Amino acid sequence: MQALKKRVSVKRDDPHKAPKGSGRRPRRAAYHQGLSRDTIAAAALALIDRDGLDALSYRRLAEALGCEAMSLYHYFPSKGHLTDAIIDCVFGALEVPLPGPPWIERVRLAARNYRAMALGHPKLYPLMAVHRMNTVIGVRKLDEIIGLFREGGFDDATAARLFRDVGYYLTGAALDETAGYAKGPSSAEPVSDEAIARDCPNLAAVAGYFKPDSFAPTFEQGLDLLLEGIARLRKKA
Amino acid sequence: MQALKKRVSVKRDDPHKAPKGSGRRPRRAAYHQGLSRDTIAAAALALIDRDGLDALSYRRLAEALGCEAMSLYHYFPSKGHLTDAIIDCVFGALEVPLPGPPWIERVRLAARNYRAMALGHPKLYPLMAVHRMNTVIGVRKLDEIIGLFREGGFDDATAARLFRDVGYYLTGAALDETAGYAKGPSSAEPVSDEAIARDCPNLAAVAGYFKPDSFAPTFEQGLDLLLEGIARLRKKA
DNA sequence: ACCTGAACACCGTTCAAGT
DNA sequence: ACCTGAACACCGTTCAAGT
Repeated sequence: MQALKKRVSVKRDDPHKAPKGSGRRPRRAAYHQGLSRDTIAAAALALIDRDGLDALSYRRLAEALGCEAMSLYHYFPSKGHLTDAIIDCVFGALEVPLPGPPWIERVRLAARNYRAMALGHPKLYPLMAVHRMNTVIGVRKLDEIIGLFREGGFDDATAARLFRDVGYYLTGAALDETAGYAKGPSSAEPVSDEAIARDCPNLAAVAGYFKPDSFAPTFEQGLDLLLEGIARLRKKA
Repeated sequence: MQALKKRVSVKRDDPHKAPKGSGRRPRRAAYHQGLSRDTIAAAALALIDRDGLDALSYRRLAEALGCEAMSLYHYFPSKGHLTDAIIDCVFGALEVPLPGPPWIERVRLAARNYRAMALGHPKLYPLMAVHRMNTVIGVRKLDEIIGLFREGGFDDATAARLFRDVGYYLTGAALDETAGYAKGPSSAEPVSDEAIARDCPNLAAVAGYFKPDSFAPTFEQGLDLLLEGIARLRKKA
């Protein structure tokens, strides 16, 4: 994933080499204060949203925050800790519908909320998709979603499987819409449209249905298939 | 993704500093020959399969091949080109069932083949999942799969959507089985089992169904839901 | 407790030079 | 045509030191 972006060698000037005061000896930037886990994680998320996953480094994040890179280690002792916090921010805000509406509609709404969450942070999502939720906030959100499935009236084994099956669909859909075909070529040497027209008749025939305005109907069709199947399972149980 | 692995600082000795001949001036390693795109890509895949995605670097790959890192640039002018070739190796080998069996069973078989492909290279798959297929081999394989869906007798719009919907499910399932919950903690500070038992009653209740021996039934249940829905759509059309 | 600078072991990639 | 070494601009992270 990190491999596909070209390195640009802009020589960013060292802020300590010739500080704006330009006194005799290099004056230091003001001793920074007022960092916190929340502000750092929020700045990191904003950096990803704007410049993409590869732009997130301790050095660049520190620059955005006006502190030194090493200061961040006091709050996040490794990049893994920071990643966890960023994802907590986004995943923790996912709304799981409370009891009230018909059960199957609650699942449908939860699915749509998940999709909206991913589309709200398209550059972050590919990291979320391969990330395992194992923070306090993460497992509690998972617990909430599993609870929704258990309220469907299945035995636990079926509820557990349905939770995962719907999750599979949502993960794949969100990944496709954020990192997939519509995002432009990620290959180093993309195949030309002419070559596709010549060698890939099926792909050429349906290419029109792979554009962004087909995303929502594609998502809804698959969700319908799953939810209808689940509703039928429910009646049998 | 690359962030979560600890850097170990083993000091690997420079092979050119004190060559085994140990003559007066540093004798060079034999001028290497016989590299090719195929052997390099195969070695890269083997390296990933054994040591994981993070282990793939031009320097380490060159070490495995007995050449210098820079030699590889002659065959793959960037890591993106190499990544494309590795994924072509695996995705290009996916078998899409030919006409013969009932159509819905061909789709089922293709789905199982896809899962088997992912499980055959579990450490590579998370990269495949976020990778866009845009090589000649990649788009031809996609064309083949889209062809299968078009043979189902739907209008093109529906066939295109079903192709994607099934793909969503397969991507999510394969990702979960290769990078997901069962892989052990990826979080920097994983939540303890006691904390889960205390705070996450739903998760605790179904945790037994998230173990590896539940993967296959979970996969088959979701696949059944989708395929039954698709079969019903077909009758209506 | 919180922040900093220098240093280390890695990366991908460029370039000029060897065979 | 194919292979190499040195160099550059990045990384994440450690450490000893500052406030």
